[in-house]
Order: sequence, then structure tokens, then C-alpha cells
Amino acid sequence: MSDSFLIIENVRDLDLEQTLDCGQSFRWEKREDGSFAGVAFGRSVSVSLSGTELRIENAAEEDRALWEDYFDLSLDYAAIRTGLSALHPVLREAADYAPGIRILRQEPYEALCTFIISQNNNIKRIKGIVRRLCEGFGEPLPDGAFAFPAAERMAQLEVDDLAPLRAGFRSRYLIDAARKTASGEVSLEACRTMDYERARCELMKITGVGVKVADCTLLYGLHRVEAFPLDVWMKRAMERLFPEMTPAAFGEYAGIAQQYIFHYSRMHPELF
DNA sequence: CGCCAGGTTGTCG
DNA sequence: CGACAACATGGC
Repeated sequence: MSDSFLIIENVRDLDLEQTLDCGQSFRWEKREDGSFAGVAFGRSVSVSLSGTELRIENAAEEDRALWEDYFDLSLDYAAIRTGLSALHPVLREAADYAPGIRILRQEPYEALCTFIISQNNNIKRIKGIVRRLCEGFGEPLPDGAFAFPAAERMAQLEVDDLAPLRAGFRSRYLIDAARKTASGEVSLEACRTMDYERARCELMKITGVGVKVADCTLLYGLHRVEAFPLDVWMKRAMERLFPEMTPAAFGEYAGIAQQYIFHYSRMHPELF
């Protein structure tokens, strides 16, 4: 319907493929023309980048700040990359491999749910489950896409209602996450500013949320860039490529280092 | 067909 | 505390 679009100028250190298909979000699809279609904050858009000009189709001018925030454009990634590169030669290589990665500022509840779904699962199937979750329980949007369902909506469901997702044992975790966040028993917003260790514990009050899912929620949903999620790939990478390093040794931007390393490792499986 | 997937939980020793 | 199977499902 709408032919509105938004142009954000002077965008640096962003590559859409590297950022939207590096395993932090599961809702973006690449199209034939190279643009990416997806939904965030209940807004269905398609995004393309030419040079330093970011074009967001079907976005309103009043949402400019929202999209600048989503793509984390206020953070100077070139400077962060320089700092991280100095820490370790392999980190430099990983950062140089995909310098256009940015940590998206996703909605906290969406990040929580998608990484609950991610456990002991593969990315292809994670995407399918997330899509069915949105189509089944999210608000329909004018262009036929669906918003990510609200916690309040999911809190009213029973575990069996999620059977069509084929999410297996994760369904009851999703319901527990919905109920505890909707009721306020777990406060995602409080985790934004809480002491890091405290925030982790807060999230782990949810059944099915352990250290790794908590860290992913903090990093991708609450932009706690000190969080350093250790999945199977990262554990292998730490053993093999950074035997003398600890997560804390990567500093205040450890989470960004983690994303460079994760993506680099996944693209170079022959290293392991 | 068997192994594995951006883990967590419960159960043993 | 540390190790280890079980957990649903389906991609490859």
C-alpha cells in the first residue's frame, strides 16, 4: 500500500548481509534484488544499502530514530573494531572478515524467545519455528507480514497451543517466558540497567533459560555489549583460536568481539 | 539412517 | 561439583 520510504545518510560500518544473517536475528530474508525484508517493532519493511545510504521501504519519517536505534547507528564500530583488533591477531582477522557486522537492538522479548528456540537447534529450523510463531500468534500487518507476538498474548496460551510450531521441548519454555515476563515476575526492562550478573540471574528465573540464552537476550535484546554468549561454536573457537583468552579479557565490547568470532568461525568450519 | 543443531534440565557418582 | 543422558524435531 504505502510507498513511503526513509533514507538514512552517512551510514558506516554496516553490511546488511553480515548483520542480518549472522545469527543474531531470525526474521530477515534476503530478496532477489539484494534487499532484506523483515519485521521489527511491529513494522514490516525492506531495507537496502547503497554506499553509505540506508534505504528503508515502507517506513515513516517519524520512525527514523527507531530504525537508527535498531541498527545501532549511534555506536562507532570503526573505533570499537580498532580497539578489539589490538587485543588479539585472530580477533583482528575475524573483525576484518566481516567489518559490517553491527549488534542489532532487537526487542527484548523477541530476543528472549528466539534464543530459547535456538537451543540445541539449527538456524534453518529456528527460522521456521519463529515464522510459525509469528504467523500463528502475532498481529497481522497490512502487507501480510506478522508482528512478533506480545508476551501478554502468549501468556494466555497453553503449551499445547504451540504444538503447530513443532518447537518440541522448547514450547513449555516459551510459555514460561511469556507468563513470567507478562506478569512482571521477570522484568526485561530492569535487566537493561541492572548489574550484569544480576540481570543474568533475573533471566534465568525462566525455565529453559540458562547462561547462554540469558547472555543472548542481554546482548541482542538489551544491548548489553559486555555479554559474551558461549555456544558450541564459540567454545570451539575459544579452545582452538583463543586458548589464552577469557571472555572478560575482551573488555566492555566483548559481545561485539563475540559476534565477529562467531561469524568468522561459522564461515570457516575447516578450522575446527 | 544416524548425527547434529547458537542448550538446559535432571540425575548420578 | 562434574559428567552425562534426555529432551522433540528435522536438516543434511
